[in-house]
Amino acid sequence: MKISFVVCHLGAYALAIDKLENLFEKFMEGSPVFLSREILRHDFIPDELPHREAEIIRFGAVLAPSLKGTRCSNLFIYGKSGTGKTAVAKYVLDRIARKGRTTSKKVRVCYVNCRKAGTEYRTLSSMCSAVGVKVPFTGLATAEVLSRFKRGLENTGSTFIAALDEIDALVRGYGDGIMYKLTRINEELRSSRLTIMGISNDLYFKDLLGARVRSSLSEEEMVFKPYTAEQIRDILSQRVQLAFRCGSLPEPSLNLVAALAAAEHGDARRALDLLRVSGEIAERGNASVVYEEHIREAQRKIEHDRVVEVLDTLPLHSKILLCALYVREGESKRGITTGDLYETYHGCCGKLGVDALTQRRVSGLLSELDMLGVANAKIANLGRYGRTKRIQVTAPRQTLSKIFAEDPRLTELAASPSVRD
DNA sequence: CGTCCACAGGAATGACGGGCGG
DNA sequence: CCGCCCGTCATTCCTGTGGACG
Repeated sequence: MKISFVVCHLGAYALAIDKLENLFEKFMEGSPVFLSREILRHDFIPDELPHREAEIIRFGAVLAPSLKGTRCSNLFIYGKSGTGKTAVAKYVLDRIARKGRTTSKKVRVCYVNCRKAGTEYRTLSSMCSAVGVKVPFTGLATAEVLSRFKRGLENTGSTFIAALDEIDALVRGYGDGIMYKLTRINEELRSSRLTIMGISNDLYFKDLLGARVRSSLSEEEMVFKPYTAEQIRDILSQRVQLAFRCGSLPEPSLNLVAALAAAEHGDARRALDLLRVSGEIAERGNASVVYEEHIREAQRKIEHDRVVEVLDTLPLHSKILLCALYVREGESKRGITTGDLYETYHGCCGKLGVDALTQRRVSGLLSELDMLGVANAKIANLGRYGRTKRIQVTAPRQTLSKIFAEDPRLTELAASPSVRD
């Protein structure tokens, strides 16, 4: 009995392993489309960054004094997303840190994405870990973390360059308090130096800063312009040569990707994503060449995945709100108003047996959805009939209905055509 | 031309869970 | 273990506002 049981199981395993074996074999043979997928990831930094040579040189010139142990100017970089700010910053930081290792003057660098870090506290704590100071992930006063950072930095005795990416997100939420403290930190350091490199997507970010912070933070300034379709094409073609098999991405397909990306404000990151996903879709369809249909399909998939990812992390009430919006949307071409939406949302909460949040809070959640690009809310003045927002869904309806269908709590709500009052 | 709608969105405040130093 | 401080989420109260209506 026992033996046959085992044999039987082994048989099942053997089968599974065979299938896996096939999969691995296929994988080892290599993809019919890609040479290396890694190269298309947007966090991959190539040896050359086309159309950013001038910026790299300028960057280097500003930061070079750090190699001699002198403080260099703080640096500020603006530019929309996908204009190569992050890539250039990381590239130069990496190069300067490597150069620093060959000299007596150590240069330490650190890169923090403030939006991902989320709070002042976590931003500072990643700066701490870059100077070898461990801090608990919560519990301390922010000022305490700052002073530990200061102490840690002083102990290293080196020049420190901190790149704070998406710094606008931080200042918007917490004010320029720590920025002020960070810019003043050099006055208290004896053996070390701190240089701050701020990176922002928002061109009007400076307005958020107080005058003192503004002037010391942007001793040097740089603006990254969006890439043109031509430039995106160059960037893509450089990566295509490294990442794709010869001939698997023909000229017209490359041009289409570049054109689609250029239409999206010259965002190179999106272009690379599109390229990679197109290749994957072609590959899955057992094609060895990427054609237009694959690219169009990829565009849909990217949008779908983005929405799924965003919604996944959303709290329950945001989902209910979106669900309510989904149900009511289309009633009027120009979108429904806040009051109507709240009413529906309230009804939905009732059906679910959940306490509804206040209108104020819902308004906040709505702006969140707007910022995430799932919904769109525009202020509309109806004169006599008050001031409100016109709200529409921007995510593909198909994607939303699929997501709602997966969540048992929301299925019923989304299915019923009218959930008024 | 002033009113007044129906909200927007800022500020203050509180409840809660979690880590710290003592 | 306690008191303290933190970040997060939510509520309450509030002031601000563009323009159709009377």
